[in-house]
Amino acid sequence: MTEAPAHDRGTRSREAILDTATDLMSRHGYAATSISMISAACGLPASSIYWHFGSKDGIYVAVLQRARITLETALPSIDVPGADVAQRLDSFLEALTVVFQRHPHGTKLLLGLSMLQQSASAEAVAELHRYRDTLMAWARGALSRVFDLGDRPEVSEELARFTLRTASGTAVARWFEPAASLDIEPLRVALRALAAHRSGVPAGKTPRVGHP
Amino acid sequence: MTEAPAHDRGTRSREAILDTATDLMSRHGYAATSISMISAACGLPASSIYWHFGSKDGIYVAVLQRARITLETALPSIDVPGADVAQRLDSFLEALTVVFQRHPHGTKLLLGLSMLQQSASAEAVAELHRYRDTLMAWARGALSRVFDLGDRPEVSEELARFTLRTASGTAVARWFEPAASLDIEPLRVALRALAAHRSGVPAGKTPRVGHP
DNA sequence: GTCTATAAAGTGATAGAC
DNA sequence: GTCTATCACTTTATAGAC
Repeated sequence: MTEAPAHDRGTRSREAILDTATDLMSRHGYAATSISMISAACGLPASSIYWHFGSKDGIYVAVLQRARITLETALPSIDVPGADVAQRLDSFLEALTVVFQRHPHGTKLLLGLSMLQQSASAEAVAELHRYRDTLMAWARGALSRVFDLGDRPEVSEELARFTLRTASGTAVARWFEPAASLDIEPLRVALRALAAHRSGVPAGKTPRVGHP
Repeated sequence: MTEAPAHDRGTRSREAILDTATDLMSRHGYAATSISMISAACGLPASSIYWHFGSKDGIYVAVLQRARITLETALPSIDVPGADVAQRLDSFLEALTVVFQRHPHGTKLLLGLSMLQQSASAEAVAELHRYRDTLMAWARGALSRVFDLGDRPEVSEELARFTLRTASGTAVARWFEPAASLDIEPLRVALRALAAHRSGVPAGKTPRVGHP
């Protein structure tokens, strides 16, 4: 008898399928990734893939789910270290850079979601939202600590939304310049200015300039 | 004889095909949009589509090309009106909002580019870049006027890049909240802060805080 | 330029032996 | 759990009449 532990071989196959599916789908998108492509790339026959995941949609859901769980466990603490705002902001931005660089699957998968409009199953859409909610919650919590916004949840929300949109925009930019990095510096300046702006201005009030 | 002018009927068909292809591809993405879908939606048989565009890729290129030309002619003047910075910035942001709302095809098409990695033809990639370059050039020029940056092209470049990434990020956010708007206010604050930051700091120098 | 008809290959998915 | 073999369907693309 082999020394192989209780782990079934099936579990390993499952992971292997998920690995290649994650890779292919994040590179080509959901629609452009076929079962036969996955089968050829991971060595297992198509029927095994169906045995594990039931359908192409099932693979997509499983891929998203695993990506989200991986992200969750890898996400740095919300309690960003640092004595003053500048230091904590730096910690946050560094953490964000790490997340952005080490979990490109997530951002790319979120973009390979051309399927959302019609072909997406309810499960896939739900999983997609869960992934994004995870990121939002982390950014919101961390930014609340950075700028000490415990009493101003709307401001944390706004800063987090802004941060995530910048990150998404950078992910898009990568299609054109694959080397595009997160551009920490403008984001730092922007976040500080936004936080200061919202601190000096009563919540809800928005000073407009010019136009009626 | 009919009053119909020299315009061939073929030209109209061509436009009709492009219309529906633009709609379908921006909603479902390139890969998920089939010739038969386009054929069914626009009424013309598949062979007519091939007669006009030669291949599926050819349709995509033509769609992108037309979208870019439409954008170019619709793009407001780079010479943003306004006496002071605040007014000109407001003009720019309003123009940006209009572009963003009235040309969603473009932003969505840029995102339906899952095809870039492998299946994309050189022509399609080139056209995609041209579309983006058009937007960047406009934003760069306009922001240069807004903040009077004639002598600091790197700053205009940075501001434009930041603006476009924010806009792209918002386009992504629309998958989750279809009602998501461009969030002019944070962008305004961020751009002013960035411009001020770059004016006060010598070009190239970047003050870092904290970490070594 | 537009149509019908069809070729050739690929797709998602399943049956059943092992 | 994994394999071979296959079904029913859709895909891109073309041929040729009109």
